[in-house]
Amino acid sequence: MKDRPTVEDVARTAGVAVGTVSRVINGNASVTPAIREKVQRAIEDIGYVPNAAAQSMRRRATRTVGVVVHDIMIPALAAFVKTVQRTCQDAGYMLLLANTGGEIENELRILKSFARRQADGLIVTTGTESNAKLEGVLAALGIPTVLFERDRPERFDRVIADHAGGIRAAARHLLQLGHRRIALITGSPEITPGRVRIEGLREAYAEAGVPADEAVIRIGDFSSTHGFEQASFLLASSQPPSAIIAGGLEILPGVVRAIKRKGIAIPDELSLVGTSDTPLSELYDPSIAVIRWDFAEVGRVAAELLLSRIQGRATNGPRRVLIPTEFVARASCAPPSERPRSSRAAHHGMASGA
Amino acid sequence: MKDRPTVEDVARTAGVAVGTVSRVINGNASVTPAIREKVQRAIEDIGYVPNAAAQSMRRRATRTVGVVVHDIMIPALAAFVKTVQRTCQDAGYMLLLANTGGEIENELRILKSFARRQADGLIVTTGTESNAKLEGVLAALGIPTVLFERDRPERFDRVIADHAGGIRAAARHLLQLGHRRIALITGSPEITPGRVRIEGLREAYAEAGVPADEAVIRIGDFSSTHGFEQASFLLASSQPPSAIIAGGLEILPGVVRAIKRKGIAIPDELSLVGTSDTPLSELYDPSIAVIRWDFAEVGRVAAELLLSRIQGRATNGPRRVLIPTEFVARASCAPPSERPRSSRAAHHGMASGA
DNA sequence: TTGTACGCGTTATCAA
DNA sequence: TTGATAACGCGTACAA
Repeated sequence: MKDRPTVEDVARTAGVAVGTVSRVINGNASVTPAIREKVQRAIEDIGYVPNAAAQSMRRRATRTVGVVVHDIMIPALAAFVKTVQRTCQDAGYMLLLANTGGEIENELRILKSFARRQADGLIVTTGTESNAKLEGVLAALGIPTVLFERDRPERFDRVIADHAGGIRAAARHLLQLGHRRIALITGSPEITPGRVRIEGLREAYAEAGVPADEAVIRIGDFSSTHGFEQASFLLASSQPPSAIIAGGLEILPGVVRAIKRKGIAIPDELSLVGTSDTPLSELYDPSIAVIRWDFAEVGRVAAELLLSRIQGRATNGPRRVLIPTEFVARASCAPPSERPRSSRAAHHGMASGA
Repeated sequence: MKDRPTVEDVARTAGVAVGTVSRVINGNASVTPAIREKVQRAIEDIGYVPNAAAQSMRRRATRTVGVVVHDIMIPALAAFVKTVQRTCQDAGYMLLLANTGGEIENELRILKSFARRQADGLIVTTGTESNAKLEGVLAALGIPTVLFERDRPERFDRVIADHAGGIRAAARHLLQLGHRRIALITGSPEITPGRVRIEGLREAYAEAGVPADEAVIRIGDFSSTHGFEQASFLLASSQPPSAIIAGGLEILPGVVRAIKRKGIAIPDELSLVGTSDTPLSELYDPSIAVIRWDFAEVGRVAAELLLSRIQGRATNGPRRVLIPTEFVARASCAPPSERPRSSRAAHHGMASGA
């Protein structure tokens, strides 16, 4: 950082006082057109650029928004961040970005670091919804915060996709096709998206008057690895499901990997539903049915909620926005085959059979 | 931003002078252990957090790095940003992130905004390598800058993946399989990755003593749309290539879409090579050969180059780091079929035939 | 080793 | 409308 010109330099060049320069820059107070022009020319001439740090100190606001996600590499989160950034930029705010990798300690460190940097607002997907310390830190920051895909702490604004509705629609479709053993691989029920997905599945079963098969609801985390392991387990079991719903953004790649390894045919031997529409789900052969929603919209809404708080446009209680989801039926879903594929399972050994 | 406690508050509570508090915080100067502890307790008690804006002003450094990419949704760029962020965080720096969407105007605006915010360093993928205005702005900022996937302006440090080498390896493989008409779909040759890919292909032809078929080198931009359009065009032509190399991060999805639509069999009727390993390339059936490199490494190197400049560890001339690429042969590549698939083309009409 | 005081660049208040 | 000046919160040179 070399010595940039300051308001004082501008003032000297323009032959006015620093206060006047400031007034020209911020354009609010009244300045004689002639003087204004003189100042503006001086600014151009010496290449003056306001120092944001000094402005922040005086204004007690940084025009900065901190965004915390677990993994920017997940397409849905990347899309989210992208729209948040765009919306914030349009409002004159910059984005501070950090990945937590899902580690709670890292998350705490990042939140504190955002506080130190005086971020005017925060958009956060916490790693858990039941950590007192995290909740305490979040509250103590005293910074307007919007939760993304999290429903607690309830004192904050939050925006969540309607995963329950999505799973309901997917399960309805599968039940109508004749499936009675629909596996759901998802993350922890202690986090909203995991919990409501399970609820959605149960509701669909109840609606159809079919008893839910809880044994094929496989919870863990939202990783591709979990998807792979659970799908492998399910497909090797003595009573494999006739359909699998990958209930998490990264679950599908893992499930597909397991399916390929076992050499199972979709949809003949197994129906498959993913979460979030990606090149994989669209272009896979057969194309894979998905539960999807408008990633960009989620980001826009989250940013708007936050900006309205920061700018004092919203002062009422916490708001909760549910983003609609849509089930897209595709070739990966078909009626279950008459005969279970036990003969094929024998090919790969029956180690995990009952 | 409510009234946070300041060094003065800490000093009063601890019964020392503000200077002492500052010394404790920064831990460099010598402070009596007893006093240090007293201050630290006071900090804990009143929940003091340093004000980064004030610190920046004094230190004349913000501990902030600005990152500019065209689209964070592209997996390779997301991975890049992720590692850059992690590396910077470990060094005590935060990330300011912005998407340009490839628009040069937007890019200029963002760069100026980073300058105003006094970013200590910049990592940038410019939208073009031949824009005088952009080049001027970049130079005028006077901020340490690392170029990512760009080779100009040469005055900056830069880190680039060895796309030429990747294409050479891929083309060699295809030539050995017997292909003589290898299409390359890529972006503008005015941007390094586009230019060197074309060069790499020509080199491979030269090596093999086979005349290059320039007609099937299709340049444009690096978008999925371009991939789709060019693949559609090539596959509908009277002399279609027997292999396609998707020379850009987002080209492959578009090419696959075109191939699926035409109902062309891979690798029987067409061999295919992608750029960057994604779930699509790995899990597609057949799995798709790719040119790949260590995304994380690229980010780490770029961040290290930048940090070494910022911290004054590097003062010599601009450095250029070439990240090795690797060609991963997969089922999508096979010897070309004996008979051209003209009969099949008839199915879809021969509108664009010669 | 510790305390004091100035200045970083800006905005806002108060007189003129 | 314009100018002078006092903060904003912190780091550091200098004095003690």
